[in-house]
Amino acid sequence: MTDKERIELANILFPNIDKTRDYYEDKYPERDLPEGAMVTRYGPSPTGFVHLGNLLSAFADMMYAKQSNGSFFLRIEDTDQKRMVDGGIENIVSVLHDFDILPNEGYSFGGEYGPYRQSERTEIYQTYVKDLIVKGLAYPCFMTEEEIATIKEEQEINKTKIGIYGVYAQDRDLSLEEVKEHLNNKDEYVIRLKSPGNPKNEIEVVDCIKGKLKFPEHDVDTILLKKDGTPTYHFAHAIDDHLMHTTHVIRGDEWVSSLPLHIQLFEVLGFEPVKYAHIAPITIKDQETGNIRKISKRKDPWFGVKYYDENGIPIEALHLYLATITNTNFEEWYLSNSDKNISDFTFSFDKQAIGGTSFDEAKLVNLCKTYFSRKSGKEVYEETLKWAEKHDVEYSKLLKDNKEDMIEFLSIEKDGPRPRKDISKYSEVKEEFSYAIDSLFEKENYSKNESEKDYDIDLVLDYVNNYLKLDCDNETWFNGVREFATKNGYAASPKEYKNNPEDYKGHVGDICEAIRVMITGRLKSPDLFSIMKILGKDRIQERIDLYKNR
RNA sequence: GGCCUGUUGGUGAAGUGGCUUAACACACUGCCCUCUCAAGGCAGCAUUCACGGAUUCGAAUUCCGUACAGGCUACCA
Repeated sequence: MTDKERIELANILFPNIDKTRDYYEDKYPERDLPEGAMVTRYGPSPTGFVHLGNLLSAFADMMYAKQSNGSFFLRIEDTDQKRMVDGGIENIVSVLHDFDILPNEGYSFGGEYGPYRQSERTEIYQTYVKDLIVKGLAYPCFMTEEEIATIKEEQEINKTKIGIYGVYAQDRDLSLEEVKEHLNNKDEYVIRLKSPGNPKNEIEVVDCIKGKLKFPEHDVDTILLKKDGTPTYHFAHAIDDHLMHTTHVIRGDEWVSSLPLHIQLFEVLGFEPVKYAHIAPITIKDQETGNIRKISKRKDPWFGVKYYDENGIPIEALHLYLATITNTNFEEWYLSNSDKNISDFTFSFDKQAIGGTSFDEAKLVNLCKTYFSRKSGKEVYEETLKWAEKHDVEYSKLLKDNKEDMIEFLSIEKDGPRPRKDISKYSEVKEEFSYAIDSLFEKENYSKNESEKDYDIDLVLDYVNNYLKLDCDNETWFNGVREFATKNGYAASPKEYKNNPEDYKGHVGDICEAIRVMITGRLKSPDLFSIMKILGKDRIQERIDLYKNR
């Protein structure tokens, strides 16, 4: 076809496209951002389903953009209406809010580079395709599904690469007359790229995470526009990320094999190439087969994002976990900087794992414990209350009624360099601190007491009534208990008792145990003295009564 | 079938030719501290980096082959 014929063809194919490339290039100018700023994007399809892997890449998008004073936007990739699920897009947006992974730009977040929904950008894609046709870099292809299927079969038998390329690209060089004839017959067509690649050439691509990657040059005449006029993912990616001035495409690993195509698309379109960072998928070792597999919705509760909310895993703790996956050196840094948080850390692509990352539940739990240990009693109280209001209304009322007490209990052994690490989820607070609220304690009482022993109530009463002092420090208090123990024939320390067990009835620890069981209903608890101090003498006596009448 | 990627303890992993008798963290086990627990301290937990070969004075690190795993090979993204 001559230049003139191609212009005619472009106008026949896209009579309604009256804008030019330049129009859009001017409309979406270079961003005014500081040197080194990264522009990233999260591009979900509208199925509405968000899983941990999606969250991980969105998290990375957000962190890299934030730390470089760039921009992170949300783009809805809804070029395929079949994937559309009712309420899907709203769900994506609300999940992003719930997980505090918020774009600063994009669909429902505003911004200058929209529309941020691909189904509203058809005109833009078609403008660029029209230009490609004028330049002879794309062409309408009228091949039917049957024809393509036949070719595929043949290729399978011949064990050659599958696809429409080279000799198989039958409509590559149709004359204008032939195209017109097809059009007159109302034959359906797609627009294909006239791929300039030669697979004998090797191209090298540098991935920010994976490093140097080598591929044969791409030579398949990939579909740019489907027969309904909407773009394929590949084409939309090239156009959008160019026009939206994305600097770094951070996406799942499954896209690396499309890299030669994407690079070629940018070249053909005359766009400045973007940088790619391909994230390894989150995997799990299957208990049954022992094989590594992707996390599955059905088998792994961790897959779905609802899990975290329902079980009371703090969002920030999940962020912590995502951060440890994102950069392998994050965890060590976080553990050795107890006064810092995620935003103080600088993420970098070369500290990102190349292979698949296996989901480690124990690690998440541990991270949660560390998270809680670094929060003050008041903070833990407030967050737990918020969670309970959503998931355990009854408990949330109790929390409100016992605010002061609760905060004090949650603050026990929180100061100092080694804060307690006993809670990993909001949902554990109720059980872990069941003795903190009188009404709860009265109800549950001693049902959870694992001890078979029958404690000497009179001895404890004697101690509480005649010896217990609460207006002193821990050491003074414990010396008092020791004294009391000695007076009653108990050893002052477990060691003494161990050396001469026949000389004593028991040791201080036994007395503490008796008190502990009576006032907390359990064998294990945080610092006894702190608990008694918060409870006060009257409530201690009430609980001993309760124990007596159990 | 073709193309691409990965493979270091129970787990996440550090490691980019000699400083590695393979870091660190989680888990587990034991001991210590201690009124219980949590925390903390100490110690143990891969004689070896999927396997085979090559290069080299020297390889977990480079190259080739094999196995295994994952991805792509759609008018899905």
